[in-house]
Amino acid sequence: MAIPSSELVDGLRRAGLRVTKARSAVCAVLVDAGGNEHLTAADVADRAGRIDLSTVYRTLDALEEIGLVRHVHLGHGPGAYHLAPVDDHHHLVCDSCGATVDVPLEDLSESIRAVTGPHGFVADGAHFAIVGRCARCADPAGVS
Amino acid sequence: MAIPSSELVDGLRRAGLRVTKARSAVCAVLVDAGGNEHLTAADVADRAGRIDLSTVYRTLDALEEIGLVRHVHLGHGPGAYHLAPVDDHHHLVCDSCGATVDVPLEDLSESIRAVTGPHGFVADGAHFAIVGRCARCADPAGVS
DNA sequence: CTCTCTGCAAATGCTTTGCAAACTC
DNA sequence: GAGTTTGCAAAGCATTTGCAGAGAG
Repeated sequence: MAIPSSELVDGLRRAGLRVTKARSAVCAVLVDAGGNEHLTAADVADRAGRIDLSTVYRTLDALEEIGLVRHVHLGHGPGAYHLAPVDDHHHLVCDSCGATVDVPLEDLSESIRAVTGPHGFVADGAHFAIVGRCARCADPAGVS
Repeated sequence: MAIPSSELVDGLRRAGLRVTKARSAVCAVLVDAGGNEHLTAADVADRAGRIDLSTVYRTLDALEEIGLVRHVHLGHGPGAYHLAPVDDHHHLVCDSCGATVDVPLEDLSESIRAVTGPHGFVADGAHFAIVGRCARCADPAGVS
């Protein structure tokens, strides 16, 4: 476990927020999922035990404001939350089946900078999704 | 006007769907907005006259299924609809103020292919947003 | 003890659905 | 005339908010 749950909890304390049972549980779930798994608020609530959804939203909000958590809207469904990752990555989202694949920044970020720069636009590396079709959905013949 | 409203209407007919007053109105609004303006369902309903929102949704759905219309979820708010553009472009969405900028594909699509290809993922050029901060929000000092 | 946080319940905003009447082909 | 569409109303999700009581510092 690279990131101890206490790192998030410490973040809360440092921000002058109170460390409660509900918040600890949410932090634990997030750390457990790591920076790669995308959880909806409902997922977090499920895994955290009997914590009210609204509390989960409020906690995720708080953590995001501190900068320890991010959330993305991948496609149509509910938003997905995960730890603010050290290794930024992009999300490939399948429009058909909803599968998501993470890819590292690599030279894509360079191209993005090239495209966005002229507009004075600063891209947020991680909060960004490429929509399309995953291998399975793009080539149904390969499976069936 | 490069794209006559009849092109959409014809598409409906060709798909075996009926051409009604409501659908014609929605088509007219879309064509009028062009491929670059992003309209919410509510926007379309507003401009179309007294057409029920649910009907607008159903019509947009139908047009999207035919492939004449696309919709994106830019950030958090409602989804945005527009004609399926001939000149694909990416959307830059400002996380702060919600402003959107369109940029042409250019070499970005090449890089995207390079990143997604190894995963068997086929990216949909237009249905895809880069989130970040626009010039104004990224550099408040420049304005104040 | 004070002030923040929680849980509950109800409200909100976007989108979808059921159904009888209206309209297209 | 047959069958699709419409408008209305109500339901459905995801998310937010108000408030009184519980808990943290």
